[in-house]
Amino acid sequence: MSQASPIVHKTRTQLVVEVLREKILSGDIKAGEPLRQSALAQELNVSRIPVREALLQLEAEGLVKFEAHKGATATELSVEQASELFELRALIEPDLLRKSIPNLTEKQLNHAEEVLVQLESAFRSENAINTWSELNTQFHACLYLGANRPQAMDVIKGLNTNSDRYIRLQLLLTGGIPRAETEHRELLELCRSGQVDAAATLLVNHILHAKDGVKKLVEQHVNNEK
Amino acid sequence: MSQASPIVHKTRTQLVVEVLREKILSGDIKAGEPLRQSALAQELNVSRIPVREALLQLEAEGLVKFEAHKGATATELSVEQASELFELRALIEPDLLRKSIPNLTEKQLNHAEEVLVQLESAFRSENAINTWSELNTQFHACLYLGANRPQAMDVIKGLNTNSDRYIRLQLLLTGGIPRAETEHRELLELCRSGQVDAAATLLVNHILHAKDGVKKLVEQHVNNEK
DNA sequence: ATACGCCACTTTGTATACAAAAAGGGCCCA
DNA sequence: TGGGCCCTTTTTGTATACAAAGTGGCGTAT
Repeated sequence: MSQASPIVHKTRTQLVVEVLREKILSGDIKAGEPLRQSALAQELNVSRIPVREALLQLEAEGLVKFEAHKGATATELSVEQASELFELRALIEPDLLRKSIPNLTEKQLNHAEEVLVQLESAFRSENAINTWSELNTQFHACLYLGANRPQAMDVIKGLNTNSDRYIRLQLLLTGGIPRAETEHRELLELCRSGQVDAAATLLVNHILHAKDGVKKLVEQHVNNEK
Repeated sequence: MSQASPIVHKTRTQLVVEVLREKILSGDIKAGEPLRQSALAQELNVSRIPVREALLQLEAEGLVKFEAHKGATATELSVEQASELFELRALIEPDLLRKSIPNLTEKQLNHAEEVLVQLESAFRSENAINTWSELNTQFHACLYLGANRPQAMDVIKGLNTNSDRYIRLQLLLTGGIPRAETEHRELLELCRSGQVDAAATLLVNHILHAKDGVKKLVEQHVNNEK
């Protein structure tokens, strides 16, 4: 009765969603780039139906803009969007963390630490941008498990997916995110020792600090485009 | 060049989305009820393709659960979900309001008032549950326009859509929401006079108060079901 | 009697085919 | 030369047809 790897039959739609999401997040598909249904269908060896359904899902995630009769494009990046995303996260995540800390189990904390270790090693290895971003989101999510707030987690997940594009940009262009590593470790310790206020404060700063970094970067990046 | 009613060609998918959303929100389609693609297609005189695409969009909105190879169902209501929805709103909306008030134009305030008037008259007329709920959301949204926070507005919109199911339930069962009317009017005046803190505080209470009402109701409603 | 497996039926997933809307280009006319 | 209209081409939207997964019931064997 192992439920480990239940040989799930993924639908073609799900596969397309994953491929396209990764391509958009990684920048392989650039912002504003039109996504032709037939071209994608041919490229991925499926019909247009799964492609369309995938594009709809990605639109819901905010990665794609789908206009009737006009076609789909990867959504554009902007300083405004980045700022707003991080500020929203700075509002919601600390609240989640506060609610979570008192209920975090030893097991959950250990799991968070495992993720953190992977995160730290990914930081060092080259070309691990994609996994770093993924692990980063996962680490944050781990810490909120005690809050038992599925809806809020969904919202955060969505915000994180969108933040990812900016974070990867930063990783790509600067090679790292200055204080993230030490802050993560520190955050985990504060959670472990149950220091709610300190942890929440650190988290706010952690997120706002990330925002500042991204903001500067996107400003000049957008300038370069023109 | 009037852009008033630009003879929009709605796609069948969009039509199906609207019909199904309304049916779920109004309770016409009950929580947990399976949504057979062929049945819906036949009922609405379309093929299964637009139905599928509509179901996917509704899943993104949180109104439908779509399981591969199993089918779609209207998501279940629960006290936990209701509480979480309103608490999240109580966190995000006041923040939006604070940022909005200083930038609200006279025009925007007047528009909010118009909506409020409609809301008040809908309150009195019978069978206006559906429009009440819609106008309620619209009124709240109006007040946040000054914040210029499209992402946050999207999040709120989603949370509101889900709250709607509970609010309509309350309207249906109790005939009204006790203090909502007076609180709305009061809120508008505070916004007009630029009393940021007072407005934000009132809004928090307004939302948490709504939460309490819904919570009690859903508790007994869920009990009755069994 | 119960548990297991086979088979028919239902429902979903996806390919293909066709219809309709938008985009591009050439022609006419001012 | 420049603007506007019609026609062609491309691309999207939707119906239909087919493939595959899931579901339930019956029969058989233990």
